[in-house]
Amino acid sequence: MNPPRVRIAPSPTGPLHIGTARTALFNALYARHTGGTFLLRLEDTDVARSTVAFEADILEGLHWLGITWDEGPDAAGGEDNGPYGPYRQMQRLDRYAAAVAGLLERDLAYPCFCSAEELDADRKAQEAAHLPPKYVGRCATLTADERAARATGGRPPAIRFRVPAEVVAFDDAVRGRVEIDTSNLGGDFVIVRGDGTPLYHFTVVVDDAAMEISHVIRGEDHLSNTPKHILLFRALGHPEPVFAHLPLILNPDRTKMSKRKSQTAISDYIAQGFIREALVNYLALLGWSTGSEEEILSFDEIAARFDLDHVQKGGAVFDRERLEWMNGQWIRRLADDDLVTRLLPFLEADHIAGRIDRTPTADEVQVLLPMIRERLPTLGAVGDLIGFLWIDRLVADPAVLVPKRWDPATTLAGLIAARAVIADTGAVSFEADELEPPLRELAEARGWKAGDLFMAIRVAVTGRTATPPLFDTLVALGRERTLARLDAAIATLEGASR
RNA sequence: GCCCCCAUCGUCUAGAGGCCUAGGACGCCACCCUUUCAAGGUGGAGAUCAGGGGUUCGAAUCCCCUUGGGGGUACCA
Repeated sequence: MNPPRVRIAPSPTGPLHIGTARTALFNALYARHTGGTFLLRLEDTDVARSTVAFEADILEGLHWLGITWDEGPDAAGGEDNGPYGPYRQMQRLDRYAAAVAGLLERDLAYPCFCSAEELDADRKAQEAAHLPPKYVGRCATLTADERAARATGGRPPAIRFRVPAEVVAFDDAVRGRVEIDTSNLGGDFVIVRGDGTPLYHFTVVVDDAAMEISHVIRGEDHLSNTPKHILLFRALGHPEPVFAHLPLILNPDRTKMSKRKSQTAISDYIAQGFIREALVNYLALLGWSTGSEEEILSFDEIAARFDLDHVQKGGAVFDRERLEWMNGQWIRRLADDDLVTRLLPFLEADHIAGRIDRTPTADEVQVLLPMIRERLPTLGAVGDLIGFLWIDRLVADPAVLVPKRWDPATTLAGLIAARAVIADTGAVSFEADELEPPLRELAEARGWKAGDLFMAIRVAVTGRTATPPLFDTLVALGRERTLARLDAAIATLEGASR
Protein backbone atom coordinates (compact mmCIF):
# COMPACT_ATOMS: atom_id res chain seq x y z
CA MET A 1 0.00 0.00 0.00
CA ASN A 2 1.47 3.33 -1.03
CA PRO A 3 1.44 6.21 1.44
CA PRO A 4 -1.78 8.24 1.17
CA ARG A 5 -2.02 11.36 -0.92
CA VAL A 6 -4.60 13.87 0.27
CA ARG A 7 -5.41 17.41 -0.69
CA ILE A 8 -7.24 20.61 0.11
CA ALA A 9 -8.71 22.30 -2.93
CA PRO A 10 -9.87 25.78 -2.00
CA SER A 11 -11.57 28.10 -4.41
CA PRO A 12 -10.26 31.69 -4.24
CA THR A 13 -13.74 33.16 -4.42
CA GLY A 14 -13.79 34.40 -0.83
CA PRO A 15 -11.60 34.76 2.24
CA LEU A 16 -10.38 31.64 4.04
CA HIS A 17 -13.48 30.12 5.62
CA ILE A 18 -13.39 28.37 8.94
CA GLY A 19 -14.82 25.25 7.29
CA THR A 20 -12.12 25.21 4.64
CA ALA A 21 -9.52 25.64 7.34
CA ARG A 22 -10.87 22.67 9.24
CA THR A 23 -11.02 20.48 6.14
CA ALA A 24 -7.42 21.49 5.37
CA LEU A 25 -6.47 20.68 8.95
CA PHE A 26 -8.06 17.23 8.87
CA ASN A 27 -6.30 16.42 5.62
CA ALA A 28 -2.98 17.67 6.95
CA LEU A 29 -3.44 15.69 10.17
CA TYR A 30 -4.25 12.57 8.20
CA ALA A 31 -1.17 13.00 6.01
CA ARG A 32 1.10 13.66 8.98
CA HIS A 33 -0.30 10.74 10.92
CA THR A 34 0.08 8.28 8.07
CA GLY A 35 3.31 9.60 6.62
CA GLY A 36 1.42 10.55 3.49
CA THR A 37 1.57 13.58 1.24
CA PHE A 38 -0.65 16.63 1.60
CA LEU A 39 -1.09 18.93 -1.34
CA LEU A 40 -2.92 22.15 -2.07
CA ARG A 41 -4.64 22.80 -5.37
CA LEU A 42 -6.39 26.05 -6.28
CA GLU A 43 -9.76 25.61 -7.93
CA ASP A 44 -9.93 28.90 -9.76
CA THR A 45 -12.15 28.00 -12.69
CA ASP A 46 -14.88 30.36 -11.49
CA VAL A 47 -13.00 33.20 -13.17
CA ALA A 48 -15.74 35.72 -12.49
CA ARG A 49 -15.46 35.36 -8.72
CA SER A 50 -11.83 34.36 -8.21
CA THR A 51 -9.28 37.00 -7.16
CA VAL A 52 -5.60 37.03 -6.21
CA ALA A 53 -6.51 38.83 -3.00
CA PHE A 54 -8.66 35.91 -1.89
CA GLU A 55 -5.94 33.52 -2.98
CA ALA A 56 -3.47 35.38 -0.77
CA ASP A 57 -5.90 35.41 2.15
CA ILE A 58 -6.37 31.64 1.90
CA LEU A 59 -2.71 30.70 1.54
CA GLU A 60 -1.58 33.13 4.23
CA GLY A 61 -4.34 32.03 6.56
CA LEU A 62 -3.37 28.38 6.22
CA HIS A 63 0.29 29.26 6.73
CA TRP A 64 -0.67 31.29 9.78
CA LEU A 65 -2.45 28.28 11.23
CA GLY A 66 0.74 26.30 10.81
CA ILE A 67 -0.75 24.02 8.18
CA THR A 68 1.91 23.14 5.62
CA TRP A 69 1.54 21.30 2.34
CA ASP A 70 4.09 19.22 0.53
CA GLU A 71 2.98 20.15 -2.97
CA GLY A 72 1.27 23.19 -4.42
CA PRO A 73 1.72 26.95 -4.58
CA ASP A 74 3.25 28.43 -1.45
CA ALA A 75 2.24 32.02 -2.04
CA ALA A 76 -0.44 33.80 -4.02
CA GLY A 77 0.72 34.09 -7.60
CA GLY A 78 3.89 32.24 -6.65
CA GLU A 79 5.62 29.19 -8.05
CA ASP A 80 4.14 25.73 -7.79
CA ASN A 81 6.14 23.05 -6.02
CA GLY A 82 5.74 19.36 -6.70
CA PRO A 83 5.83 16.74 -9.42
CA TYR A 84 2.11 16.79 -10.22
CA GLY A 85 1.82 20.47 -11.13
CA PRO A 86 0.59 22.84 -12.14
CA TYR A 87 -1.61 23.08 -9.05
CA ARG A 88 -3.87 25.84 -10.36
CA GLN A 89 -6.79 24.65 -12.42
CA MET A 90 -6.68 27.55 -14.85
CA GLN A 91 -3.20 26.32 -15.80
CA ARG A 92 -4.51 22.82 -16.39
CA LEU A 93 -7.09 23.63 -19.06
CA ASP A 94 -5.26 21.55 -21.66
CA ARG A 95 -5.66 18.46 -19.44
CA TYR A 96 -9.40 18.98 -19.08
CA ALA A 97 -9.67 19.53 -22.84
CA ALA A 98 -7.81 16.28 -23.46
CA ALA A 99 -10.02 14.43 -20.97
CA VAL A 100 -13.16 15.82 -22.59
CA ALA A 101 -11.94 14.87 -26.04
CA GLY A 102 -11.49 11.33 -24.80
CA LEU A 103 -14.99 11.18 -23.35
CA LEU A 104 -16.49 12.69 -26.51
CA GLU A 105 -14.67 10.21 -28.64
CA ARG A 106 -16.07 7.29 -26.70
CA ASP A 107 -19.51 8.95 -26.62
CA LEU A 108 -19.46 9.08 -22.83
CA ALA A 109 -20.15 12.79 -23.19
CA TYR A 110 -21.84 14.88 -25.87
CA PRO A 111 -22.31 18.49 -26.96
CA CYS A 112 -25.48 20.18 -25.71
CA PHE A 113 -26.93 23.12 -27.62
CA CYS A 114 -29.79 23.92 -25.28
CA SER A 115 -30.15 27.58 -24.45
CA ALA A 116 -30.58 28.96 -20.97
CA GLU A 117 -34.16 29.78 -21.90
CA GLU A 118 -34.95 26.23 -22.97
CA LEU A 119 -33.40 24.81 -19.82
CA ASP A 120 -35.29 27.28 -17.72
CA ALA A 121 -38.56 26.37 -19.41
CA ASP A 122 -37.88 22.66 -18.80
CA ARG A 123 -37.24 23.30 -15.14
CA LYS A 124 -40.41 25.34 -14.73
CA ALA A 125 -42.48 22.66 -16.43
CA GLN A 126 -41.03 19.99 -14.15
CA GLU A 127 -41.71 22.14 -11.15
CA ALA A 128 -45.32 22.64 -12.23
CA ALA A 129 -45.72 18.88 -12.70
CA HIS A 130 -44.14 18.25 -9.29
CA LEU A 131 -41.30 16.34 -10.87
CA PRO A 132 -37.68 16.51 -9.68
CA PRO A 133 -35.55 18.85 -11.85
CA LYS A 134 -33.67 16.87 -14.43
CA TYR A 135 -32.04 17.48 -17.80
CA VAL A 136 -34.54 16.18 -20.37
CA GLY A 137 -31.89 14.85 -22.71
CA ARG A 138 -32.86 16.93 -25.71
CA CYS A 139 -29.31 16.84 -27.10
CA ALA A 140 -28.41 13.34 -25.93
CA THR A 141 -29.39 11.59 -29.11
CA LEU A 142 -28.54 14.12 -31.79
CA THR A 143 -27.04 12.68 -34.95
CA ALA A 144 -23.77 13.94 -36.37
CA ASP A 145 -25.68 15.90 -39.01
CA GLU A 146 -27.95 17.51 -36.47
CA ARG A 147 -24.98 18.52 -34.36
CA ALA A 148 -23.24 20.03 -37.32
CA ALA A 149 -26.37 21.97 -38.20
CA ARG A 150 -26.70 23.36 -34.70
CA ALA A 151 -23.03 24.15 -34.46
CA THR A 152 -23.26 26.46 -37.46
CA GLY A 153 -26.06 28.27 -35.71
CA GLY A 154 -23.31 30.04 -33.81
CA ARG A 155 -24.16 28.96 -30.30
CA PRO A 156 -21.13 27.18 -28.83
CA PRO A 157 -22.28 24.00 -27.10
CA ALA A 158 -21.74 22.95 -23.52
CA ILE A 159 -20.57 19.38 -22.93
CA ARG A 160 -22.69 16.97 -20.93
CA PHE A 161 -21.62 13.72 -19.33
CA ARG A 162 -23.88 10.72 -19.96
CA VAL A 163 -25.15 9.39 -16.65
CA PRO A 164 -25.66 5.63 -16.92
CA ALA A 165 -28.67 4.02 -15.23
CA GLU A 166 -27.34 2.14 -12.21
CA VAL A 167 -26.89 2.28 -8.47
CA VAL A 168 -23.56 3.72 -7.42
CA ALA A 169 -22.26 2.45 -4.09
CA PHE A 170 -19.16 3.32 -2.11
CA ASP A 171 -17.78 2.82 1.38
CA ASP A 172 -17.33 6.17 3.01
CA ALA A 173 -14.55 6.10 5.60
CA VAL A 174 -16.69 7.90 8.16
CA ARG A 175 -20.23 6.96 7.17
CA GLY A 176 -19.94 3.42 5.91
CA ARG A 177 -21.75 2.17 2.84
CA VAL A 178 -23.69 4.72 0.80
CA GLU A 179 -25.79 3.81 -2.22
CA ILE A 180 -27.36 6.24 -4.64
CA ASP A 181 -29.42 5.49 -7.71
CA THR A 182 -28.17 7.60 -10.61
CA SER A 183 -31.76 8.31 -11.63
CA ASN A 184 -31.72 10.84 -8.82
CA LEU A 185 -28.74 12.72 -10.13
CA GLY A 186 -30.66 15.16 -12.29
CA GLY A 187 -29.81 13.68 -15.65
CA ASP A 188 -26.73 14.18 -17.80
CA PHE A 189 -24.76 16.97 -16.18
CA VAL A 190 -22.66 19.69 -17.76
CA ILE A 191 -18.91 19.25 -17.44
CA VAL A 192 -17.80 22.05 -19.76
CA ARG A 193 -19.52 25.41 -20.16
CA GLY A 194 -20.48 26.86 -23.53
CA ASP A 195 -17.48 29.17 -23.27
CA GLY A 196 -15.19 26.19 -23.00
CA THR A 197 -14.32 26.41 -19.30
CA PRO A 198 -14.66 23.19 -17.33
CA LEU A 199 -16.90 22.81 -14.28
CA TYR A 200 -16.09 21.75 -10.75
CA HIS A 201 -17.43 18.18 -10.78
CA PHE A 202 -15.28 17.48 -13.79
CA THR A 203 -12.05 19.27 -12.89
CA VAL A 204 -12.01 17.88 -9.39
CA VAL A 205 -12.07 14.33 -10.73
CA VAL A 206 -9.61 14.90 -13.57
CA ASP A 207 -7.18 16.46 -11.10
CA ASP A 208 -7.68 14.02 -8.25
CA ALA A 209 -7.00 11.26 -10.76
CA ALA A 210 -3.97 12.99 -12.27
CA MET A 211 -2.54 13.85 -8.87
CA GLU A 212 -3.07 10.30 -7.63
CA ILE A 213 -5.19 11.39 -4.68
CA SER A 214 -5.88 8.30 -2.55
CA HIS A 215 -8.25 9.77 0.05
CA VAL A 216 -10.76 12.52 -0.59
CA ILE A 217 -11.46 14.03 2.82
CA ARG A 218 -14.00 16.84 2.45
CA GLY A 219 -17.22 18.33 3.84
CA GLU A 220 -20.49 16.44 3.98
CA ASP A 221 -21.98 18.93 1.54
CA HIS A 222 -20.23 16.91 -1.17
CA LEU A 223 -21.70 13.57 -0.16
CA SER A 224 -24.64 13.72 -2.55
CA ASN A 225 -22.34 14.66 -5.43
CA THR A 226 -19.99 11.77 -4.86
CA PRO A 227 -21.74 9.41 -7.32
CA LYS A 228 -21.12 11.93 -10.10
CA HIS A 229 -17.46 11.89 -9.22
CA ILE A 230 -17.31 8.12 -9.08
CA LEU A 231 -18.97 7.86 -12.50
CA LEU A 232 -16.37 10.26 -13.85
CA PHE A 233 -13.47 8.35 -12.31
CA ARG A 234 -14.75 5.22 -13.99
CA ALA A 235 -15.26 6.95 -17.34
CA LEU A 236 -11.69 8.23 -17.11
CA GLY A 237 -10.50 4.71 -16.40
CA HIS A 238 -8.99 5.64 -13.04
CA PRO A 239 -9.49 3.79 -9.73
CA GLU A 240 -11.70 5.61 -7.21
CA PRO A 241 -10.11 7.14 -4.14
CA VAL A 242 -11.43 6.47 -0.65
CA PHE A 243 -14.01 9.08 0.31
CA ALA A 244 -14.37 10.46 3.83
CA HIS A 245 -17.10 13.03 4.41
CA LEU A 246 -16.65 15.26 7.42
CA PRO A 247 -19.59 16.58 9.41
CA LEU A 248 -20.48 20.20 8.73
CA ILE A 249 -19.69 23.07 11.08
CA LEU A 250 -23.01 24.63 12.06
CA ASN A 251 -24.49 28.00 13.01
CA PRO A 252 -26.16 28.12 16.45
CA ASP A 253 -29.46 27.29 14.70
CA ARG A 254 -27.85 24.11 13.33
CA THR A 255 -27.81 25.19 9.68
CA LYS A 256 -24.57 25.03 7.69
CA MET A 257 -22.19 27.66 9.05
CA SER A 258 -22.50 30.83 7.03
CA LYS A 259 -21.11 34.30 7.12
CA ARG A 260 -24.66 35.63 7.50
CA LYS A 261 -25.10 33.99 10.89
CA SER A 262 -21.57 33.40 12.17
CA GLN A 263 -18.10 34.82 11.92
CA THR A 264 -16.57 32.60 9.24
CA ALA A 265 -13.42 34.37 8.03
CA ILE A 266 -10.23 33.13 9.68
CA SER A 267 -8.74 36.60 9.24
CA ASP A 268 -11.39 37.97 11.59
CA TYR A 269 -10.41 35.49 14.29
CA ILE A 270 -6.78 36.44 13.81
CA ALA A 271 -7.64 40.12 14.04
CA GLN A 272 -9.45 39.56 17.31
CA GLY A 273 -6.48 37.88 18.89
CA PHE A 274 -7.19 34.19 18.68
CA ILE A 275 -3.93 32.28 18.44
CA ARG A 276 -3.13 29.48 16.05
CA GLU A 277 -2.60 26.86 18.73
CA ALA A 278 -6.10 27.40 20.09
CA LEU A 279 -7.78 27.56 16.70
CA VAL A 280 -6.09 24.37 15.54
CA ASN A 281 -6.88 22.60 18.80
CA TYR A 282 -10.50 23.76 18.77
CA LEU A 283 -11.10 22.97 15.09
CA ALA A 284 -9.57 19.51 15.41
CA LEU A 285 -11.97 18.72 18.23
CA LEU A 286 -14.97 19.91 16.20
CA GLY A 287 -16.07 16.65 14.67
CA TRP A 288 -13.19 14.52 15.90
CA SER A 289 -12.08 13.35 19.30
CA THR A 290 -9.16 11.44 20.67
CA GLY A 291 -11.49 8.83 22.04
CA SER A 292 -10.24 9.80 25.46
CA GLU A 293 -10.67 12.82 27.70
CA GLU A 294 -7.57 14.67 26.55
CA GLU A 295 -8.35 18.04 25.04
CA ILE A 296 -5.57 20.60 25.24
CA LEU A 297 -3.31 19.28 22.50
CA SER A 298 -0.80 20.73 20.05
CA PHE A 299 -0.85 20.05 16.32
CA ASP A 300 1.83 17.38 16.69
CA GLU A 301 0.06 15.72 19.59
CA ILE A 302 -3.16 15.68 17.58
CA ALA A 303 -1.41 14.36 14.48
CA ALA A 304 0.01 11.51 16.52
CA ARG A 305 -3.51 10.52 17.60
CA PHE A 306 -5.51 11.36 14.49
CA ASP A 307 -7.69 8.80 12.74
CA LEU A 308 -10.81 8.74 10.60
CA ASP A 309 -12.58 6.27 12.93
CA HIS A 310 -13.19 8.88 15.58
CA VAL A 311 -14.65 11.41 13.17
CA GLN A 312 -18.19 12.29 14.25
CA LYS A 313 -21.05 11.84 11.78
CA GLY A 314 -23.40 14.56 12.99
CA GLY A 315 -22.84 18.27 12.40
CA ALA A 316 -21.14 20.34 15.10
CA VAL A 317 -22.28 23.77 16.28
CA PHE A 318 -19.44 26.27 16.43
CA ASP A 319 -19.18 27.32 20.10
CA ARG A 320 -17.29 30.58 20.33
CA GLU A 321 -17.23 30.55 24.13
CA ARG A 322 -15.44 27.26 24.19
CA LEU A 323 -12.97 28.60 21.63
CA GLU A 324 -12.30 31.60 23.89
CA TRP A 325 -11.70 29.36 26.85
CA MET A 326 -9.28 27.28 24.82
CA ASN A 327 -7.58 30.42 23.58
CA GLY A 328 -7.00 31.47 27.18
CA GLN A 329 -5.58 28.05 27.94
CA TRP A 330 -3.06 28.41 25.14
CA ILE A 331 -2.19 32.01 25.95
CA ARG A 332 -1.27 30.85 29.44
CA ARG A 333 1.05 28.25 27.96
CA LEU A 334 3.00 30.64 25.73
CA ALA A 335 6.62 31.56 26.56
CA ASP A 336 7.08 35.14 27.77
CA ASP A 337 8.88 36.56 24.76
CA ASP A 338 6.54 34.75 22.40
CA LEU A 339 3.49 36.25 24.10
CA VAL A 340 5.02 39.74 24.02
CA THR A 341 5.76 39.41 20.31
CA ARG A 342 2.18 38.41 19.64
CA LEU A 343 0.74 41.15 21.85
CA LEU A 344 2.66 44.08 20.35
CA PRO A 345 0.72 44.29 17.05
CA PHE A 346 -2.51 44.61 19.00
CA LEU A 347 -1.15 47.45 21.10
CA GLU A 348 0.10 49.08 17.93
CA ALA A 349 -3.36 48.78 16.43
CA ASP A 350 -4.83 50.40 19.55
CA HIS A 351 -2.35 53.22 19.12
CA ILE A 352 -3.19 53.72 15.46
CA ALA A 353 -6.89 53.70 16.31
CA GLY A 354 -6.27 56.37 18.92
CA ARG A 355 -7.32 54.26 21.88
CA ILE A 356 -3.89 54.75 23.46
CA ASP A 357 -1.37 57.53 22.95
CA ARG A 358 1.72 55.48 22.23
CA THR A 359 2.84 51.93 21.51
CA PRO A 360 4.80 50.46 24.41
CA THR A 361 8.10 48.66 23.93
CA ALA A 362 8.55 44.92 24.20
CA ASP A 363 10.35 45.34 27.52
CA GLU A 364 7.54 47.40 28.96
CA VAL A 365 5.02 44.73 28.03
CA GLN A 366 7.24 41.92 29.20
CA VAL A 367 7.31 43.09 32.83
CA LEU A 368 3.51 43.34 32.83
CA LEU A 369 3.03 39.74 31.77
CA PRO A 370 2.52 38.29 35.27
CA MET A 371 -0.39 40.62 35.89
CA ILE A 372 -2.17 40.20 32.55
CA ARG A 373 -1.50 36.68 31.34
CA GLU A 374 -4.41 34.91 33.01
CA ARG A 375 -6.70 37.84 32.26
CA LEU A 376 -6.49 37.58 28.46
CA PRO A 377 -9.17 35.52 26.73
CA THR A 378 -7.76 36.89 23.46
CA LEU A 379 -4.72 38.96 22.51
CA GLY A 380 -7.10 41.69 21.45
CA ALA A 381 -8.25 42.12 25.04
CA VAL A 382 -4.91 43.58 26.07
CA GLY A 383 -5.87 47.19 25.33
CA ASP A 384 -8.95 47.04 27.49
CA LEU A 385 -6.94 45.47 30.27
CA ILE A 386 -3.93 47.78 30.55
CA GLY A 387 -4.39 50.43 27.89
CA PHE A 388 -4.74 53.05 30.66
CA LEU A 389 -0.98 52.81 31.12
CA TRP A 390 -0.38 54.57 27.83
CA ILE A 391 -3.08 57.20 27.92
CA ASP A 392 -1.81 60.75 28.48
CA ARG A 393 -4.94 62.35 29.88
CA LEU A 394 -7.17 59.97 31.78
CA VAL A 395 -10.67 61.23 32.45
CA ALA A 396 -12.38 59.35 35.23
CA ASP A 397 -16.17 59.47 35.25
CA PRO A 398 -17.32 60.90 38.61
CA ALA A 399 -20.18 58.42 38.60
CA VAL A 400 -17.88 55.40 38.59
CA LEU A 401 -15.31 57.09 40.82
CA VAL A 402 -17.54 56.58 43.83
CA PRO A 403 -17.50 53.00 45.15
CA LYS A 404 -20.86 51.29 45.56
CA ARG A 405 -20.96 51.55 49.35
CA TRP A 406 -19.51 55.05 49.48
CA ASP A 407 -20.84 58.55 48.85
CA PRO A 408 -18.97 61.32 47.00
CA ALA A 409 -17.82 63.01 50.22
CA THR A 410 -16.28 59.83 51.60
CA THR A 411 -14.63 59.14 48.28
CA LEU A 412 -13.14 62.59 48.20
CA ALA A 413 -11.83 62.23 51.74
CA GLY A 414 -10.51 58.76 50.93
CA LEU A 415 -8.63 59.86 47.85
CA ILE A 416 -7.11 62.88 49.58
CA ALA A 417 -5.91 60.73 52.47
CA ALA A 418 -4.66 58.00 50.13
CA ARG A 419 -2.79 60.54 48.04
CA ALA A 420 -0.93 61.73 51.11
CA VAL A 421 -0.05 58.20 52.19
CA ILE A 422 1.13 57.25 48.73
CA ALA A 423 3.17 60.42 48.39
CA ASP A 424 4.89 59.63 51.72
CA THR A 425 5.65 55.96 51.24
CA GLY A 426 6.45 56.28 47.62
CA ALA A 427 9.21 58.70 48.39
CA VAL A 428 11.30 55.85 49.75
CA SER A 429 10.61 53.15 47.15
CA PHE A 430 7.60 52.73 44.93
CA GLU A 431 6.85 49.04 45.27
CA ALA A 432 3.72 47.01 45.83
CA ASP A 433 4.95 45.63 49.17
CA GLU A 434 5.65 49.15 50.40
CA LEU A 435 2.34 50.61 49.31
CA GLU A 436 -0.15 48.09 50.59
CA PRO A 437 0.45 48.11 54.40
CA PRO A 438 0.11 51.86 54.96
CA LEU A 439 -3.02 52.04 52.83
CA ARG A 440 -4.57 49.20 54.80
CA GLU A 441 -3.66 51.02 58.00
CA LEU A 442 -5.29 54.15 56.65
CA ALA A 443 -8.50 52.27 55.93
CA GLU A 444 -8.53 50.72 59.37
CA ALA A 445 -7.81 54.00 61.13
CA ARG A 446 -10.73 55.68 59.34
CA GLY A 447 -13.06 52.72 59.70
CA TRP A 448 -13.30 52.13 55.96
CA LYS A 449 -13.36 48.79 54.26
CA ALA A 450 -10.00 48.37 52.55
CA GLY A 451 -11.78 47.14 49.42
CA ASP A 452 -13.76 50.36 49.12
CA LEU A 453 -10.71 52.54 49.49
CA PHE A 454 -8.82 50.42 46.99
CA MET A 455 -11.69 50.62 44.54
CA ALA A 456 -11.74 54.40 44.72
CA ILE A 457 -8.01 54.51 44.04
CA ARG A 458 -8.34 51.96 41.28
CA VAL A 459 -10.92 53.95 39.37
CA ALA A 460 -9.05 57.20 39.97
CA VAL A 461 -5.86 55.91 38.39
CA THR A 462 -7.22 53.57 35.71
CA GLY A 463 -10.69 54.83 34.93
CA ARG A 464 -12.13 51.35 35.31
CA THR A 465 -13.48 49.01 37.95
CA ALA A 466 -11.89 45.82 36.64
CA THR A 467 -8.10 45.91 36.47
CA PRO A 468 -5.05 43.86 37.32
CA PRO A 469 -4.13 43.89 41.05
CA LEU A 470 -4.09 47.48 42.36
CA PHE A 471 -0.60 47.77 43.80
CA ASP A 472 1.06 46.24 40.79
CA THR A 473 -0.95 48.67 38.73
CA LEU A 474 0.28 51.66 40.76
CA VAL A 475 3.86 50.51 40.37
CA ALA A 476 3.40 50.05 36.62
CA LEU A 477 1.99 53.55 36.43
CA GLY A 478 4.83 55.05 38.48
CA ARG A 479 4.78 57.50 41.36
CA GLU A 480 4.39 60.69 39.35
CA ARG A 481 1.48 59.56 37.23
CA THR A 482 -0.25 57.89 40.16
CA LEU A 483 -0.19 61.12 42.13
CA ALA A 484 -1.20 63.18 39.12
CA ARG A 485 -4.20 60.95 38.42
CA LEU A 486 -5.23 61.04 42.06
CA ASP A 487 -5.05 64.83 41.95
CA ALA A 488 -7.14 64.87 38.80
CA ALA A 489 -9.75 62.60 40.36
CA ILE A 490 -9.85 64.73 43.50
CA ALA A 491 -10.37 67.80 41.36
CA THR A 492 -13.14 66.06 39.46
CA LEU A 493 -14.96 65.17 42.66
CA GLU A 494 -14.54 68.66 44.07
CA GLY A 495 -15.89 70.06 40.84
CA ALA A 496 -18.87 67.73 40.92
CA SER A 497 -19.75 68.57 44.51
CA ARG A 498 -19.85 72.30 43.86
C1' G B 1 -41.00 17.80 -4.14
C1' C B 2 -37.11 14.06 -4.86
C1' C B 3 -32.39 11.85 -3.17
C1' C B 4 -28.72 11.25 0.59
C1' C B 5 -26.87 11.79 5.54
C1' C B 6 -27.52 12.44 10.74
C1' A B 7 -29.76 12.01 15.95
C1' U B 8 -26.00 11.03 23.97
C1' C B 9 -26.61 17.16 29.04
C1' G B 10 -27.89 24.28 26.16
C1' U B 11 -22.88 23.35 23.29
C1' C B 12 -18.37 20.10 21.95
C1' U B 13 -18.03 15.08 23.11
C1' A B 14 -16.64 9.66 25.75
C1' G B 15 -19.30 5.35 24.76
C1' A B 16 -18.06 0.02 19.31
C1' G B 17 -24.14 -5.60 24.04
C1' G B 18 -23.01 -6.34 30.38
C1' C B 19 -17.38 -1.82 33.36
C1' C B 20 -23.44 3.30 32.35
C1' U B 21 -27.89 4.30 38.78
C1' A B 22 -24.27 7.43 31.09
C1' G B 23 -18.04 9.94 31.97
C1' G B 24 -15.24 14.62 30.58
C1' A B 25 -15.00 19.75 28.79
C1' C B 26 -17.32 24.73 27.70
C1' G B 27 -21.18 27.59 29.63
C1' C B 28 -24.35 28.22 34.13
C1' C B 29 -25.01 28.25 39.79
C1' A B 30 -22.81 28.01 44.72
C1' C B 31 -18.65 27.98 47.94
C1' C B 32 -13.21 28.64 48.76
C1' C B 33 -9.12 31.96 47.56
C1' U B 34 -9.39 37.39 47.14
C1' U B 35 -8.46 44.86 46.95
C1' U B 36 -11.68 44.60 41.64
C1' C B 37 -11.42 41.44 37.40
C1' A B 38 -9.42 37.08 36.07
C1' A B 39 -6.99 32.50 36.97
C1' G B 40 -7.20 28.32 40.22
C1' G B 41 -9.72 24.83 43.68
C1' U B 42 -14.20 22.28 45.50
C1' G B 43 -19.22 21.10 44.89
C1' G B 44 -23.95 21.41 42.17
C1' A B 45 -27.92 21.73 38.57
C1' G B 46 -28.14 19.75 33.68
C1' A B 47 -29.25 13.77 28.95
C1' U B 48 -35.94 8.65 31.00
C1' C B 49 -29.10 8.23 25.42
C1' A B 50 -35.41 11.90 19.87
C1' G B 51 -40.01 8.47 20.15
C1' G B 52 -42.00 3.56 19.24
C1' G B 53 -41.34 -1.37 18.07
C1' G B 54 -38.20 -5.59 17.75
C1' U B 55 -33.42 -8.98 18.45
C1' U B 56 -31.05 -10.61 23.14
C1' C B 57 -30.60 -13.46 29.60
C1' G B 58 -29.06 -8.21 28.93
C1' A B 59 -29.18 -2.31 24.33
C1' A B 60 -27.08 4.44 24.47
C1' U B 61 -24.64 0.57 21.70
C1' C B 62 -27.70 -4.30 16.57
C1' C B 63 -32.44 -4.19 13.15
C1' C B 64 -37.12 -1.75 11.56
C1' C B 65 -40.59 2.28 11.62
C1' U B 66 -41.90 7.24 13.01
C1' U B 67 -40.44 12.10 14.14
C1' G B 68 -36.99 15.89 13.96
C1' G B 69 -32.69 18.20 11.85
C1' G B 70 -29.17 18.92 8.04
C1' G B 71 -27.10 18.55 3.15
C1' G B 72 -27.68 17.96 -2.08
C1' U B 73 -30.55 18.69 -6.25
C1' A B 74 -26.61 25.03 -11.37
C1' C B 75 -23.36 26.12 -17.97
C1' C B 76 -21.08 27.88 -8.41
C1' A B 77 -17.20 25.60 -5.76
